[in-house]
Amino acid sequence: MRKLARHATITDVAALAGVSVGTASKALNGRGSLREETRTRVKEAARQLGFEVNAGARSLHSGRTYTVGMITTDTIGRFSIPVLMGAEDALGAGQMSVFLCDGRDDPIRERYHVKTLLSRRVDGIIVTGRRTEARAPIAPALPVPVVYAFISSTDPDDCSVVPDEEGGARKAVEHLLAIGRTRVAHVTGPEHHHSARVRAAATVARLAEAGLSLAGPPLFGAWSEAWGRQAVGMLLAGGTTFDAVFCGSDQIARGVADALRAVGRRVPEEVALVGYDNWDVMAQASQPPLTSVDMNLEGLGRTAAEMLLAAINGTPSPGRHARPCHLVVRESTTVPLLPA
Amino acid sequence: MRKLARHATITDVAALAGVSVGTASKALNGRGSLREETRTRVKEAARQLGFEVNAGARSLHSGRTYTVGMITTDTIGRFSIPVLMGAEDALGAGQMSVFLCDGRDDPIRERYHVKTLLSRRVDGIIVTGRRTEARAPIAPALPVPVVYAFISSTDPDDCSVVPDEEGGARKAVEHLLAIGRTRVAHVTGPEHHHSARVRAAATVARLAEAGLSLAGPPLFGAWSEAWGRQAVGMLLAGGTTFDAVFCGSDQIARGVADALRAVGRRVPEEVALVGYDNWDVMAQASQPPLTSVDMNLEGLGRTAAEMLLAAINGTPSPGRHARPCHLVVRESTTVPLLPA
DNA sequence: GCGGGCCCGGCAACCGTTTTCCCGCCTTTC
DNA sequence: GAAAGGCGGGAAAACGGTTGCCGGGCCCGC
Repeated sequence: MRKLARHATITDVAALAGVSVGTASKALNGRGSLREETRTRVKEAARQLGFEVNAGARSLHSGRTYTVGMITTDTIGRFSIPVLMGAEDALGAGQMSVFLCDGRDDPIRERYHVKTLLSRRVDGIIVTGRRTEARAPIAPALPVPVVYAFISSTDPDDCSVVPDEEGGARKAVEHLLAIGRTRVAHVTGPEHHHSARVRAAATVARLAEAGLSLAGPPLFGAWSEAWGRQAVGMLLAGGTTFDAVFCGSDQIARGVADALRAVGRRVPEEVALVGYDNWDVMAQASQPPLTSVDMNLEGLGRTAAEMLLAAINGTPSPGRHARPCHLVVRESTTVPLLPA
Repeated sequence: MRKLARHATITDVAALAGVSVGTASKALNGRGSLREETRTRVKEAARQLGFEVNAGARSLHSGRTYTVGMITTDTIGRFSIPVLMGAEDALGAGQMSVFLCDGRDDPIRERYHVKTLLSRRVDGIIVTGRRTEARAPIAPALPVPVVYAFISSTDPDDCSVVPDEEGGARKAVEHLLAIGRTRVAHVTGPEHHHSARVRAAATVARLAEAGLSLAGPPLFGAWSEAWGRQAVGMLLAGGTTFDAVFCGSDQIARGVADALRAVGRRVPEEVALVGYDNWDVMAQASQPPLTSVDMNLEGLGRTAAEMLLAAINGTPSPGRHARPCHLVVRESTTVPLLPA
């Protein structure tokens, strides 16, 4: 790829077209009153020189950069990516570009990124991360709007867009009840993890509303397949009878599926299985493929971006906005109509 | 989070400190000759007003934005993320910010992103993507340097940083040979996929150098666990004898592991298993955990970023730069010293 | 006492673009 | 034929910051 000498400026364009800079600007932006012939002449000159307007110089005048910052509090991971993509998509439609900043769970790094973004005069900031637990605001006061996506801020005046994890868990339980299961066990992540607690509590609550109780206490462990396998051993050893397991993640559910198969308990016939996250590579590769709760992270990112755009344009949406999860049903809870 | 009224300008700072703008600028940037007292007075004023220099205005003068664009040709995925993170890390150390652009496999979108980035006067562009296959340059000529990471450009004058996939496959085979295996089968992705072809060819070549040939023809299929499981069926049905399977991806390897276990073939005692990608959630959750080829994508991103920085500073590194892969050994090829 | 030099800081140009204001010329109308 | 109005386009200020140049005041030395 040859390298072009340098960026053409509007002065170059004006000179080539034989007009003043002001006129060139008007011609390119459809402003002022100019002869059509002049406009096309200027545009042709711009095309010829490969002119791209200097966005920085422009925003100096307009006060807007059409740029937003996106900070992931922890490292960029499985949860932040869909959020990121949704946001990038929604923002791109509004001609906005995204600065990506990786916080790496380091408050120093995070502050540095905030400073940098402000220096670059972003029009707004989106903060996202791996955990849904509320966190302290990234800064006490900022000259630009901030939206928290997936994670939420402890300041109730901040705008946070989060998945309705409780609702997701309820939908999972309702699905299990609908297919006739009554002895539901729950295997999930570490108890100190916000999501694990919320989902477990909602599971217990929804069962209680149906006059049922959980098959054994919720099993808190790790977000891993290994824990899922291990938990099955605990359930069996403990003598718990169960006809369904609702898991706090797809990885756990997959571990449960493998362990159940290993001991000859058939899924879904004997034990129905529901995961959480709807992480395609896990849910679909599992044997059988997993019914799972989808938090619609991409939609979350999109919504967050839209709210940020609205806030930038003067109509903020303060508060915590919970978005519904939905259930994706696969073979781990349904016998296929035409068994292979 | 309260919203600050507006950004302070250097004029505000100068006024508060009782000096001229020029002096304020010098004080903040350590330029010119000023009394120490004046410097601290200006800095204090800046701190008090929460002043952050307007990077756009500054670059108007310096000609540099300390900003680079990162374009993922396809959607942001498992391969582009580590590359992205490595690059972000290396660039962040150089005080540069990253514009993230998602190409979504759409040439129109891609051209739009290139235009936008040029308009924003990025100092350089990094292009990455999901496939290692060489692709056409993103633009015939650009005023800023471009580095391709993971993917490569068909133009030999472009700078591309790619994993040495052939070397990676060779290391895998050498490891299998070192642990005494001689009947190696190869199960990989679709034949039209560049990586699948390269890895398969290298596998065959390295075995040939040892006077061996592949156990059966390479099995081309999909990059999925299901295909791995299916391939085991084909191997067994075909009567191929094998004491090792080298797979084109960890997902395939995991499918192979599951299928082998299902038919009672022990891994690694009877069949050693090696994957590719070293995708932690797959490699570690597999039973047994997978020995796998790591392409060091984060390092790739870092290298690409460093080369881009060098190119921006005037010393480009044209050509295709292959970076070594390394093998991560786990239980799928080694019997643990202390069997559990 | 006066001149020279040095230290400190102000002035102004410039980066690239937008936008307002204004002017000149052409057309139209009486 | 002259005045008015409108159309087309130029000049310049402004956005926020950097930097080269210059000048004022003070100190020191002769």
